[in-house]
Amino acid sequence: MATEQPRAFQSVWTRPRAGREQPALSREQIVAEALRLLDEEGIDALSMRKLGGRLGAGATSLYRHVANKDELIELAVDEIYGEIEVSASPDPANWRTDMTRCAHSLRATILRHPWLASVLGELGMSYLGTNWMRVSEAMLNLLTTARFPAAEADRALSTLVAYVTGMATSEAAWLNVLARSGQDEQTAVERLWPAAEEAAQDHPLLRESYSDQRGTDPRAAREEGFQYGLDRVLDGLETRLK
Amino acid sequence: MATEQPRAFQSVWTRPRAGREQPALSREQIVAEALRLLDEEGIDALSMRKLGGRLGAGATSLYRHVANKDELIELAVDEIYGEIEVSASPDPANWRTDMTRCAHSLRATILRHPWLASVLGELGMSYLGTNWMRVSEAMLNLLTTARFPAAEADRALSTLVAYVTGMATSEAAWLNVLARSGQDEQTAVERLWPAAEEAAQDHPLLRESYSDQRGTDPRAAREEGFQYGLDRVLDGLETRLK
DNA sequence: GCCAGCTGCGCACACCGTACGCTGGGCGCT
DNA sequence: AGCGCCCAGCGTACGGTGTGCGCAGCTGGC
Repeated sequence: MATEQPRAFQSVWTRPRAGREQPALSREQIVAEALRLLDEEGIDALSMRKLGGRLGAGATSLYRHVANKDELIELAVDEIYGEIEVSASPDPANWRTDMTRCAHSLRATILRHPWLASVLGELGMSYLGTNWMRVSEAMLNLLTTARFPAAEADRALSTLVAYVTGMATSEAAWLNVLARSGQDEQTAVERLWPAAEEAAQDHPLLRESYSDQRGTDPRAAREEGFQYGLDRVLDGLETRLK
Repeated sequence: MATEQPRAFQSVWTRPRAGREQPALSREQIVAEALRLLDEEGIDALSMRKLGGRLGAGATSLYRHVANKDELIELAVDEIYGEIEVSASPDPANWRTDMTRCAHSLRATILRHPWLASVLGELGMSYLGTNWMRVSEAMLNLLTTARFPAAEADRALSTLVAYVTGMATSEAAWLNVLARSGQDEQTAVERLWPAAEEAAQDHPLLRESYSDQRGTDPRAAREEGFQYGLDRVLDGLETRLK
């Protein structure tokens, strides 16, 4: 801090305090603040400078704790995976409801942090993150105790995960669009309507499907659509049981 | 090309030719070149300057034909969707094989252009692109002629699409990692092995699943895994038929 | 022959990720 | 007690990025 600006009246009050006034700067702190920034303003707003600023630090200070921006994001993502709940009920016969709850938890987590959608495709799944491994192991356990053929449990798992992430990703992308436009979901749908109708002009089935959904609560429709697909996937998996 | 340096000796030979020597610059041309660049070097390599350079034009010239980079990407994505084949066999009873072929075509398209994965999450699905609409309509047609309950066909469609994109996205992300590291898939897996094994130390089921896959051809395993999940999803959908 | 309109371009701005080398405080050793 | 090392944090700088703006020159219509 010894560098001198043309600052006029340097005094005890303007001069930075000696010593580390904050508990310094830690990887956990950085990731936590990054998450706050991401949740508030989305993926585009995350820059090393802004993040450093929020922590009362310079941009390049962060590099002492994190190799680069990509690694920071990887850490943030796995931190989020920590929010996913996988609870196994005592009776393995309840595997369907367990899996259902788990799938909803995964979806809800993604929708709570829609910026995830933008990075999942560049990251795969950061398969080796500790929190994700915890989730996979728990779900794998759920499936095997439900007497899923041992060699199949992992494939069943990735089937379900693919469905949930695929669905939630496209929902999250839509939420991102909403957030950027600042509109309410209901009114955004209404505004998109004419464009959609025109685009679907030569496609009778699509047009009918659209007009059937007109007026329904879009959020509820998303939820119901998710549940429908989830039920189908679980139906499909169930055929392999026993 | 016609671009001018700080020229010393202006002459007929250095002076830009009169008239448009190229068919100028069109949106189609721009999108086509963008696709070439994306396929060759991935999403990070796509910059307006580089793209302009490849077309013998300045970066900002592109903005005459495209509103901004995001719109350009949207166009590129829908262009890619044009590669998806949806063929309906004459007999509606074959809906499963039709859907299977279609799902494989979608997956193959994504894997042929792995940069798609990075972008799908920010785009949703660019639902209104003409090519995507063509694909949806065709698949919807396939499902309804297979006697799917009319109100359900669209939900069935999005279930299947969610599964396929979810699966293919995570595969594509892996392919992106591979491409960046320049390694062969087989050797990359082998190199990742120790890290994976250590990360899975406290997770017996994961560890077993890993070691079961050791030595198998990873590419074939991906294909088989995809087919497995696809069969399950179709099983699940089939329960709703009739 | 002239004029309008449009295309492409150069420049500029604000911002990005991050390599590098300095500084100054805290800690452990002598 | 004194010294020296280590290392967190910072300032600066470099080579990029997307894109707004206003100019120049060609082209087609009169």
